[in-house]
Amino acid sequence: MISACKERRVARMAIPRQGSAAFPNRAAQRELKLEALYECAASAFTEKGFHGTSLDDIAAALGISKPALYRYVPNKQALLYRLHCLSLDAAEAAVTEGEASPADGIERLRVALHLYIRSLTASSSACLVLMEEGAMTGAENEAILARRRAFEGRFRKLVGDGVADGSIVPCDPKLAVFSVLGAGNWVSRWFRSGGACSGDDVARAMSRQLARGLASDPSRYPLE
Amino acid sequence: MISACKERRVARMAIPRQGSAAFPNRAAQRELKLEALYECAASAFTEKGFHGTSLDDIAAALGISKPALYRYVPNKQALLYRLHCLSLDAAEAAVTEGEASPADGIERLRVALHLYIRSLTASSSACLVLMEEGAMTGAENEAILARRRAFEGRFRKLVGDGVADGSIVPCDPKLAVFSVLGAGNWVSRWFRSGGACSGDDVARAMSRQLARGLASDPSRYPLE
DNA sequence: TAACATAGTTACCATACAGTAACTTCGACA
DNA sequence: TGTCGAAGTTACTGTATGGTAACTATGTTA
Repeated sequence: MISACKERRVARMAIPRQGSAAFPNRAAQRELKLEALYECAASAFTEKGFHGTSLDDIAAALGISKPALYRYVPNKQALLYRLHCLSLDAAEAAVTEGEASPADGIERLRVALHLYIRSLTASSSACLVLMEEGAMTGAENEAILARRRAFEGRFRKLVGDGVADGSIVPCDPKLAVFSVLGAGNWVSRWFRSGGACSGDDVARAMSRQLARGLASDPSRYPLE
Repeated sequence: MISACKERRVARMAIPRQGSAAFPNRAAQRELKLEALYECAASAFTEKGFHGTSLDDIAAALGISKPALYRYVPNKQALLYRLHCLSLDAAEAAVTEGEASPADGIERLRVALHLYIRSLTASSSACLVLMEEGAMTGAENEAILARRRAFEGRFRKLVGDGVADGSIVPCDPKLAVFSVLGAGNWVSRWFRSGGACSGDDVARAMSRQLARGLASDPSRYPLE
């Protein structure tokens, strides 16, 4: 029986059948269990590190035995890779939406940052950004690193745009982006849903504060 | 023979004797080797994670065999604990100096941040802040967590002081500190000495940018 | 130079863990 | 109800690794 990390049970029979029709909803069940597995693995990796987390740990948290995991994932490395991909999907979606925002550079940057930070608070799977990157090897590692570099490059471009249109004070885009993304990435280290602040509260406050640090006109971003 | 990580050799005979007197400088040699060991272990842990780094790895990097390590460190856990302590020593020294600065809140905060970031760029051992905290257990873990909490508390106090004296815009000190320290901590993830920016350059630029985000009068902190 | 402590070595043990093989249980459908 | 594939289990293997035992080499001091 496979069940979710926290409380949500995803047991064999516990999942409501799709409609009442006798239909092959096994695929849907499988999907739900996969999600539970990813969420569980991601939070374990984030908490104890990739090498510090055994497949037995993950299996136990899900309420199944280790070999059962291998019905969902080919091996531990591939699991990590998949999680990194999910994480990057969310990150890229955030920056894409920021880029599309009809505003000047600083505001597009702030929107991207806001959405990025919110995505980090939304799901353990999205937090893998800060996992030991060295845990991955070979071509998959290269692929992840390349995507992350591209992601950062798009943020740098937003900063460059802002400097060009005068909404951001002249600065080194590389350092500026390391700062704001670093602050954002760190969120996954301390944020726990259910605390005093919602993920959206955090994303709002932090993106404003960080934008303020770069804006030519900081008064656009009062903190309270 | 024990040697340093990068190039610096700290071999049995390679260390210049203290003066020419035939004196027991073994203690000094031991000290040097310990430093090399800490530096090496810290960078390995930072790069590959605590569990991802074997004692054989560290020993090989130092040019000795694994059992030789046990002449310097009682066990792997204790090594990690020691590194965390060194890291916190540097961090606390930074905030202490910031607090002592004769200026208003925002400037004291900026100074503390500057020194903190510079300490992170100065030594691998100082970068352990962001290591998997879950790798430590029991009382030692509690001790480290308590020190880190106290460290963050002192930064919050600096923010509170700044709000009180009007140099910092009203804000949630908790979030504000998570932001600036997060940005700072992230430095150890990407900074490599010998690159385009010196540690001091990075610390200067980032501390200004981050202070700017909180200052009531951001024009005090132009970025270039 | 003899003796001793320090630094280091090789060989080894016990355990943890990623991954596999072979078997069982369950649910969907004819 | 009988059959088949999917989901899951127990039992196992090989390797990596933290840590120890026993031994060797070396520099310092009496």
